[in-house]
Amino acid sequence: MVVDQLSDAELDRLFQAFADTTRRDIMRRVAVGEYSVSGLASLYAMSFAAVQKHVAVLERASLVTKEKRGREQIVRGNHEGLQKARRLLDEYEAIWRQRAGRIADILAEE
Amino acid sequence: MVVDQLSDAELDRLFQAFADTTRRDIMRRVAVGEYSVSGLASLYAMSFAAVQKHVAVLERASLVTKEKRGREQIVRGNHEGLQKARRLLDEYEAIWRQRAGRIADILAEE
DNA sequence: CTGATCTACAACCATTTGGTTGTAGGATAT
DNA sequence: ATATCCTACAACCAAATGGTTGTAGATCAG
Repeated sequence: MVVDQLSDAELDRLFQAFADTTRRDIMRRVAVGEYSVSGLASLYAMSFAAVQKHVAVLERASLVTKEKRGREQIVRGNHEGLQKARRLLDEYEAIWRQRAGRIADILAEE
Repeated sequence: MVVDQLSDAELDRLFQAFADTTRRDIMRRVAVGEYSVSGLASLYAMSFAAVQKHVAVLERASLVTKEKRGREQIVRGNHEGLQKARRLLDEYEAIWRQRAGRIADILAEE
């Protein structure tokens, strides 16, 4: 059963967000601890604005949320987003296994 | 334990490949049955060349293989590629649960 | 042999992407 | 009050993306 239906555009954004090394690294970081945008920016050899854009991409993909705290913006991982991506790949995996099962049946018939 | 190490570039290609509705649809199709490139092309409202490019993207991402049969090129899903993507998301999931565990520990201490 | 089919690939185009610098505004510390 | 820090956002640029059309090489059917 499909629990929640994601639109094509949402899935596009989700996987697009994962398709960049810096963004995957940010995901790993914010899964473990709390980071401000500038805190994240200090970790990479690129401008603050570039990191800011990466965070924005993750945010639009619902993989991350931002919360203002004083003058900082705290970035937090959003578990739901990650689960949605995982669920889709699980679906594909299931389709695959289903076929593998059918092939086994066909071989058994012969 | 990490079974096989994927380079950043490989992961970029993997997720990039999933970040398109047409390509995800192709993946679903070839997971179930056999399709030639032109067979796939007939399914979508775009040129043959466009579909050919999509298949090429999937191929470079190791999500699909092509095999020449007569004048046709048969496209087949590659289970390994799919598993690699899934495995990465599982890793993230694990990192997440680990943190959830730590938080539970911290709460238990208080 | 001829014609139709399937594929590959180049050239082109508009849009998006990933990066930059620069400007401006709100929050903090001294 | 002033200087500093963090953020937002615009403008710009080069490269990649997703699409097109056109050309040409194999393979198959009649």
